Amino acid sequence: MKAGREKFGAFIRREREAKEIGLREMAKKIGVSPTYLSKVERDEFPPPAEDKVRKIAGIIGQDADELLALAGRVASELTDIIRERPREMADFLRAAKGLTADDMARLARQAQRAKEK
Amino acid sequence: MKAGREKFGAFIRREREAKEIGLREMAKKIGVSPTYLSKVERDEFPPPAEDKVRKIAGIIGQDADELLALAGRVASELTDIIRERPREMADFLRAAKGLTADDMARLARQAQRAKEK
DNA sequence: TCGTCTGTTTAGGTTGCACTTTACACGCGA
DNA sequence: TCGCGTGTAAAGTGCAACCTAAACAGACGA
Repeated sequence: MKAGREKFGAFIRREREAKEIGLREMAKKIGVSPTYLSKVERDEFPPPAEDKVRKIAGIIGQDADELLALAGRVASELTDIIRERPREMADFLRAAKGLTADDMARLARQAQRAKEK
Repeated sequence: MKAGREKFGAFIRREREAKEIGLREMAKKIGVSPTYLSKVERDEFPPPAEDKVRKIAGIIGQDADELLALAGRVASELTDIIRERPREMADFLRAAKGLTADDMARLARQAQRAKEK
Protein backbone atom coordinates (compact mmCIF):
# COMPACT_ATOMS: atom_id res chain seq x y z
CA MET A 1 0.00 0.00 0.00
CA LYS A 2 0.87 3.60 -0.32
CA ALA A 3 1.75 5.85 2.58
CA GLY A 4 -0.40 8.97 2.42
CA ARG A 5 0.51 11.23 5.32
CA GLU A 6 1.89 8.54 7.58
CA LYS A 7 5.21 9.14 9.21
CA PHE A 8 8.24 7.16 8.19
CA GLY A 9 8.67 5.39 11.50
CA ALA A 10 5.05 4.35 11.93
CA PHE A 11 5.00 3.10 8.37
CA ILE A 12 8.01 0.85 8.60
CA ARG A 13 6.87 -0.51 11.95
CA ARG A 14 3.57 -1.54 10.45
CA GLU A 15 5.25 -3.18 7.51
CA ARG A 16 7.80 -4.91 9.66
CA GLU A 17 5.13 -6.32 11.98
CA ALA A 18 3.05 -7.37 9.00
CA LYS A 19 6.02 -9.40 7.83
CA GLU A 20 6.50 -10.76 11.36
CA ILE A 21 10.07 -9.67 11.62
CA GLY A 22 11.47 -8.88 15.03
CA LEU A 23 12.97 -5.49 15.76
CA ARG A 24 16.35 -6.94 16.63
CA GLU A 25 16.38 -9.09 13.54
CA MET A 26 15.59 -6.17 11.30
CA ALA A 27 18.11 -3.94 13.04
CA LYS A 28 20.76 -6.55 12.41
CA LYS A 29 19.91 -6.81 8.72
CA ILE A 30 20.01 -3.06 8.34
CA GLY A 31 23.18 -2.72 10.31
CA VAL A 32 22.00 -0.55 13.19
CA SER A 33 21.37 -1.08 16.88
CA PRO A 34 17.92 -2.24 18.00
CA THR A 35 17.65 0.77 20.27
CA TYR A 36 18.12 3.12 17.40
CA LEU A 37 15.62 1.35 15.20
CA SER A 38 13.12 1.43 18.04
CA LYS A 39 13.37 5.19 18.31
CA VAL A 40 13.21 5.62 14.56
CA GLU A 41 10.10 3.48 14.34
CA ARG A 42 8.36 5.61 16.93
CA ASP A 43 9.45 8.74 15.09
CA GLU A 44 11.45 9.84 18.05
CA PHE A 45 14.54 9.93 15.85
CA PRO A 46 14.54 11.09 12.24
CA PRO A 47 14.87 8.49 9.48
CA PRO A 48 18.34 7.01 9.02
CA ALA A 49 20.83 7.62 6.22
CA GLU A 50 20.09 6.75 2.62
CA ASP A 51 21.77 3.36 2.53
CA LYS A 52 19.88 2.23 5.61
CA VAL A 53 16.59 3.38 4.13
CA ARG A 54 17.37 1.40 1.01
CA LYS A 55 17.98 -1.73 3.04
CA ILE A 56 14.72 -1.22 4.89
CA ALA A 57 12.91 -0.86 1.58
CA GLY A 58 14.40 -4.14 0.43
CA ILE A 59 13.35 -5.94 3.58
CA ILE A 60 9.78 -4.71 3.75
CA GLY A 61 9.36 -4.89 -0.01
CA GLN A 62 8.80 -1.25 -0.81
CA ASP A 63 9.98 0.95 -3.61
CA ALA A 64 13.22 2.58 -2.54
CA ASP A 65 12.48 5.97 -4.09
CA GLU A 66 9.08 6.03 -2.45
CA LEU A 67 10.46 5.15 0.95
CA LEU A 68 13.27 7.64 0.58
CA ALA A 69 10.69 10.31 -0.16
CA LEU A 70 8.80 9.36 2.97
CA ALA A 71 12.10 9.73 4.78
CA GLY A 72 12.37 13.26 3.40
CA ARG A 73 15.24 12.37 1.11
CA VAL A 74 16.03 12.00 -2.55
CA ALA A 75 18.40 9.35 -3.86
CA SER A 76 21.85 10.86 -4.27
CA GLU A 77 21.99 9.12 -7.62
CA LEU A 78 19.20 11.44 -8.77
CA THR A 79 20.73 14.65 -7.50
CA ASP A 80 23.89 13.61 -9.34
CA ILE A 81 21.92 13.46 -12.57
CA ILE A 82 20.50 16.91 -11.94
CA ARG A 83 23.93 18.34 -11.29
CA GLU A 84 25.10 17.27 -14.73
CA ARG A 85 22.58 19.62 -16.41
CA PRO A 86 21.44 21.96 -13.64
CA ARG A 87 19.71 24.60 -15.68
CA GLU A 88 17.71 22.34 -17.95
CA MET A 89 16.80 19.92 -15.19
CA ALA A 90 15.70 22.76 -12.95
CA ASP A 91 13.56 24.20 -15.73
CA PHE A 92 12.03 20.83 -16.36
CA LEU A 93 11.25 20.08 -12.74
CA ARG A 94 9.64 23.46 -12.15
CA ALA A 95 7.54 22.95 -15.25
CA ALA A 96 6.67 19.41 -14.21
CA LYS A 97 5.67 20.35 -10.69
CA GLY A 98 2.12 19.30 -9.98
CA LEU A 99 1.71 17.11 -13.05
CA THR A 100 -0.25 13.90 -12.71
CA ALA A 101 1.47 10.54 -12.51
CA ASP A 102 0.22 9.79 -16.00
CA ASP A 103 1.69 12.92 -17.48
CA MET A 104 5.00 12.19 -15.79
CA ALA A 105 5.02 8.62 -17.03
CA ARG A 106 4.49 9.88 -20.55
CA LEU A 107 7.39 12.31 -20.23
CA ALA A 108 9.60 9.55 -18.88
CA ARG A 109 8.78 7.46 -21.95
CA GLN A 110 9.64 10.36 -24.22
CA ALA A 111 12.95 10.80 -22.46
CA GLN A 112 13.63 7.12 -22.92
CA ARG A 113 12.87 7.38 -26.62
CA ALA A 114 15.06 10.45 -27.02
CA LYS A 115 17.95 8.57 -25.51
CA GLU A 116 17.52 5.47 -27.62
CA LYS A 117 17.65 7.52 -30.76
CA MET B 1 30.80 32.17 -18.95
CA LYS B 2 30.38 28.60 -17.92
CA ALA B 3 32.55 26.84 -15.41
CA GLY B 4 33.88 23.66 -16.95
CA ARG B 5 35.76 21.78 -14.25
CA GLU B 6 36.71 24.79 -12.19
CA LYS B 7 36.26 24.62 -8.46
CA PHE B 8 33.56 26.61 -6.75
CA GLY B 9 35.90 28.85 -4.81
CA ALA B 10 38.20 29.71 -7.68
CA PHE B 11 35.21 30.45 -9.84
CA ILE B 12 33.50 32.90 -7.52
CA ARG B 13 36.77 34.62 -6.79
CA ARG B 14 37.33 35.25 -10.48
CA GLU B 15 33.83 36.56 -10.92
CA ARG B 16 34.02 38.72 -7.84
CA GLU B 17 37.30 40.28 -8.94
CA ALA B 18 35.93 40.79 -12.43
CA LYS B 19 33.13 42.82 -10.87
CA GLU B 20 35.65 44.68 -8.72
CA ILE B 21 33.95 43.84 -5.48
CA GLY B 22 36.05 43.62 -2.35
CA LEU B 23 36.09 40.44 -0.29
CA ARG B 24 34.82 42.20 2.81
CA GLU B 25 32.07 43.90 0.90
CA MET B 26 30.89 40.68 -0.63
CA ALA B 27 31.11 38.85 2.69
CA LYS B 28 28.88 41.48 4.22
CA LYS B 29 26.31 41.19 1.45
CA ILE B 30 26.23 37.44 1.78
CA GLY B 31 26.13 37.55 5.53
CA VAL B 32 29.32 35.71 6.42
CA SER B 33 32.65 36.70 7.88
CA PRO B 34 35.45 37.81 5.53
CA THR B 35 37.62 35.08 6.98
CA TYR B 36 35.21 32.43 5.98
CA LEU B 37 34.71 33.77 2.49
CA SER B 38 38.46 33.93 2.00
CA LYS B 39 38.81 30.26 2.84
CA VAL B 40 35.89 29.31 0.67
CA GLU B 41 37.28 31.22 -2.29
CA ARG B 42 40.58 29.38 -2.02
CA ASP B 43 38.69 26.08 -1.73
CA GLU B 44 40.07 25.52 1.70
CA PHE B 45 36.54 25.25 3.02
CA PRO B 46 33.68 23.63 1.14
CA PRO B 47 31.01 25.84 -0.41
CA PRO B 48 28.59 27.47 2.03
CA ALA B 49 24.94 26.64 2.63
CA GLU B 50 22.33 26.96 -0.06
CA ASP B 51 21.02 30.41 0.83
CA LYS B 52 24.53 31.83 0.82
CA VAL B 53 25.25 30.29 -2.56
CA ARG B 54 22.08 31.88 -3.90
CA LYS B 55 23.16 35.28 -2.66
CA ILE B 56 26.54 34.85 -4.27
CA ALA B 57 24.87 33.91 -7.54
CA GLY B 58 22.83 37.09 -7.37
CA ILE B 59 25.84 39.25 -6.70
CA ILE B 60 28.09 37.86 -9.40
CA GLY B 61 25.22 37.49 -11.85
CA GLN B 62 25.19 33.74 -12.30
CA ASP B 63 22.40 31.26 -12.60
CA ALA B 64 21.60 29.98 -9.12
CA ASP B 65 20.99 26.38 -10.18
CA GLU B 66 24.25 26.33 -12.08
CA LEU B 67 26.20 27.72 -9.17
CA LEU B 68 24.50 25.37 -6.74
CA ALA B 69 25.54 22.48 -8.96
CA LEU B 70 29.10 23.73 -8.91
CA ALA B 71 28.78 23.78 -5.14
CA GLY B 72 27.77 20.13 -5.26
CA ARG B 73 24.19 20.86 -4.29
CA VAL B 74 20.70 20.83 -5.71
CA ALA B 75 18.13 23.44 -4.77
CA SER B 76 15.97 22.11 -1.97
CA GLU B 77 13.00 23.43 -3.89
CA LEU B 78 13.76 20.84 -6.58
CA THR B 79 14.15 17.91 -4.25
CA ASP B 80 10.80 18.92 -2.77
CA ILE B 81 9.23 18.58 -6.20
CA ILE B 82 10.75 15.13 -6.61
CA ARG B 83 9.44 14.02 -3.25
CA GLU B 84 5.89 14.76 -4.32
CA ARG B 85 6.05 12.06 -7.06
CA PRO B 86 9.10 9.99 -6.18
CA ARG B 87 8.58 7.03 -8.42
CA GLU B 88 7.70 8.88 -11.60
CA MET B 89 10.34 11.54 -11.11
CA ALA B 90 12.97 8.91 -10.45
CA ASP B 91 11.98 7.02 -13.59
CA PHE B 92 12.11 10.19 -15.58
CA LEU B 93 15.48 11.30 -14.31
CA ARG B 94 17.08 7.93 -14.92
CA ALA B 95 15.69 7.94 -18.42
CA ALA B 96 16.82 11.52 -18.98
CA LYS B 97 20.35 10.92 -17.75
CA GLY B 98 22.85 11.83 -20.41
CA LEU B 99 20.42 13.62 -22.69
CA THR B 100 21.60 16.73 -24.50
CA ALA B 101 20.58 20.20 -23.36
CA ASP B 102 18.37 20.46 -26.42
CA ASP B 103 16.51 17.27 -25.67
CA MET B 104 16.00 18.41 -22.10
CA ALA B 105 14.74 21.80 -23.18
CA ARG B 106 12.24 20.08 -25.42
CA LEU B 107 11.00 17.90 -22.58
CA ALA B 108 10.68 20.93 -20.34
CA ARG B 109 8.50 22.59 -22.95
CA GLN B 110 6.33 19.51 -23.16
CA ALA B 111 5.93 19.49 -19.41
CA GLN B 112 4.96 23.12 -19.55
CA ARG B 113 2.36 22.40 -22.19
CA ALA B 114 0.98 19.45 -20.24
CA LYS B 115 0.48 21.66 -17.25
CA GLU B 116 -1.20 24.47 -19.14
CA LYS B 117 -3.74 22.08 -20.49
C1' DT C 1 55.49 56.93 8.63
C1' DC C 2 50.91 56.85 9.61
C1' DG C 3 46.50 55.35 8.61
C1' DT C 4 43.84 52.56 5.79
C1' DC C 5 42.89 49.64 2.34
C1' DT C 6 43.52 44.70 0.60
C1' DG C 7 43.30 39.51 1.72
C1' DT C 8 45.14 35.92 4.95
C1' DT C 9 46.61 33.05 9.11
C1' DT C 10 45.66 30.93 13.38
C1' DA C 11 42.85 29.03 16.26
C1' DG C 12 39.07 28.08 17.48
C1' DG C 13 33.55 27.10 18.16
C1' DT C 14 28.79 25.61 17.70
C1' DT C 15 25.18 22.77 16.00
C1' DG C 16 23.16 18.86 14.37
C1' DC C 17 23.20 14.35 12.30
C1' DA C 18 23.64 9.59 12.71
C1' DC C 19 24.23 6.67 15.37
C1' DT C 20 25.91 3.29 20.07
C1' DT C 21 26.21 1.28 24.80
C1' DT C 22 24.27 -0.07 28.91
C1' DA C 23 20.64 -1.14 31.48
C1' DC C 24 15.94 -2.04 32.16
C1' DA C 25 10.82 -3.74 32.23
C1' DC C 26 7.51 -6.63 30.54
C1' DG C 27 5.22 -11.07 28.95
C1' DC C 28 5.41 -16.04 28.17
C1' DG C 29 6.50 -20.80 27.86
C1' DA C 30 9.03 -24.69 30.31
C1' DT D 1 10.63 -18.79 38.95
C1' DC D 2 13.84 -19.15 35.65
C1' DG D 3 15.35 -17.42 31.69
C1' DC D 4 14.47 -15.91 27.22
C1' DG D 5 12.60 -12.91 23.88
C1' DT D 6 10.14 -8.80 23.14
C1' DG D 7 10.73 -3.57 22.83
C1' DT D 8 12.37 0.81 25.49
C1' DA D 9 14.74 4.68 28.36
C1' DA D 10 18.71 7.49 29.16
C1' DA D 11 22.85 9.01 28.08
C1' DG D 12 26.78 9.60 25.32
C1' DT D 13 30.07 9.41 21.02
C1' DG D 14 32.17 10.79 16.61
C1' DC D 15 32.27 13.53 13.06
C1' DA D 16 31.22 16.67 9.50
C1' DA D 17 28.92 21.05 8.21
C1' DC D 18 29.12 25.66 8.83
C1' DC D 19 30.92 29.32 10.61
C1' DT D 20 33.67 33.19 13.89
C1' DA D 21 37.03 36.56 16.27
C1' DA D 22 41.45 38.36 16.65
C1' DA D 23 45.49 39.33 14.86
C1' DC D 24 48.55 40.07 11.09
C1' DA D 25 51.13 41.26 6.51
C1' DG D 26 51.64 43.74 2.43
C1' DA D 27 50.44 47.77 -0.80
C1' DC D 28 49.17 52.59 -1.40
C1' DG D 29 48.13 57.30 -0.78
C1' DA D 30 48.49 61.64 2.22
